[in-house]
Order: sequence, then structure tokens, then C-alpha cells
Amino acid sequence: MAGRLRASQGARGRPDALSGAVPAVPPLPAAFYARSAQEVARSLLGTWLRSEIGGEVAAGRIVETEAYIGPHDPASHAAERYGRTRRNLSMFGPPGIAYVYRSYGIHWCLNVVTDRADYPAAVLIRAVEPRTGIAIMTRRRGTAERDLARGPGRLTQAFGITGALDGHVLDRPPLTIHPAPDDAVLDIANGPRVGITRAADWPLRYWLRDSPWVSR
DNA sequence: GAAACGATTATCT
DNA sequence: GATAATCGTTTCA
Repeated sequence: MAGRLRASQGARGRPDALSGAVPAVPPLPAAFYARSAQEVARSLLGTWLRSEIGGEVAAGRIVETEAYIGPHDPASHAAERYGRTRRNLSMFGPPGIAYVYRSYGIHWCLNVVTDRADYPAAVLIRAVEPRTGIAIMTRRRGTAERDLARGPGRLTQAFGITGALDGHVLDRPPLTIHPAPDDAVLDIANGPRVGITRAADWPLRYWLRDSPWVSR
């Protein structure tokens, strides 16, 4: 892609000046998540993920998401062929809670449960642009700033998210999601999902088009 | 109880 | 770009 010189606005200044605004904006209410996974996946772009683990605050802007839209989605952990299992139980819970699962036996991945209770749909958070607590995230990850939260397994490590937060309601600490502190116009792209085999071509991955913080 | 399969990442060439 | 690492979850015998 050409036009690399036009960097996205948010990435310009060191935005720590904004960090104080994050906790000041109340978390998104449960009603925000009571929509289809596609709608929530798109609406989540630009919002802020914030964790406060062990008294340490980390926060950043969500720049990439992926929707898993229901029992008829063959790529979902809650696809019809599985039904309810020990692992996917949170996906059947009410909208607005976290579904955290272990990937490849190694990494944790964070999802937000959407739609309605007893209907398994969720949005995987795939990448975050680090804004606050960069020193903390760097200590947890030991990588360059660019790689702190670029990928679902990486961002959970940077934010200190583990399976202990499975089922957590996302409107209270230690893990919350907040509306964007500004009303910037977002350039949203979408396309095939990543890292799966079944129904990978369904265009359910959403990202901020010019963001250098997306995973692929 | 055993085997196969990943909603990934790090580390090569 | 290609591949190994690594182990929890699910499935099948």
C-alpha cells in the first residue's frame, strides 16, 4: 500500500496527555454489547482497553477486532458441533463479560461476549495501540514498543490478562473498556479472519486502516 | 486413557 | 516466508 507518509492522527504525539482522560470516562455499559458481534466488533475500534493489575495501570486504543457470530459460525469455540463446554461457557453468558481462553496451550486471548445471554457470540480483541503504562507493558513483554500489543496473545501479556478474568464484567476494575475520549473519524477496513481454517474467508475481521499497530 | 488439533508467537532463512 | 515450540481442550476408542 502506498501513502504510508500520512500517518494516522492518533499515533503522532506521545499521547500520555490523554491518559488522564481514560479513567475519567465511565466504562461502556452492558447495553453497548447487546448487539450482533459484527456491530460490536466494528464499534469497539477506537475505544480504550484498561487494566489495573497489581495496582499497575495499562491502557490503549483498540485497533483490531474479529467477530465470532454464533453457533452457525464453524470457526467459533461455541459452534454447534461443540455446544456448551467447560472452556466456552462464558460465551453463553450475558453481553459485556470477558471470555478468556488459552491458545495453543501457551497464550491467553481476550474476547468480549456480545448479543444476548444463552446465544454464544463474541469479539476477539486482536491488537491494541499502547498509550498508558508503556514501561509496565515493556517489562511484562520484553519487546519493542511496536510489538507490545500487536496480536491477541501479545496484548494479554502486556495488559496482565489471564484466565482469572474469564467471566469478568467489563464495567469495573481490574479490566474495563471505555469510549474514545475524542470523536475522531475512524477509517475502518474489514476482511478475512486470521489464524483459523474453517470459514476463514468470512469478512469478520475489522481494523483501523492506517494503523501501524494492527497484527497483520 | 490416547491422539489430534489449534481464534499464536518467536525465531530462524 | 517458513517452521518449530508447546500444552490445554476436545474427541474418539
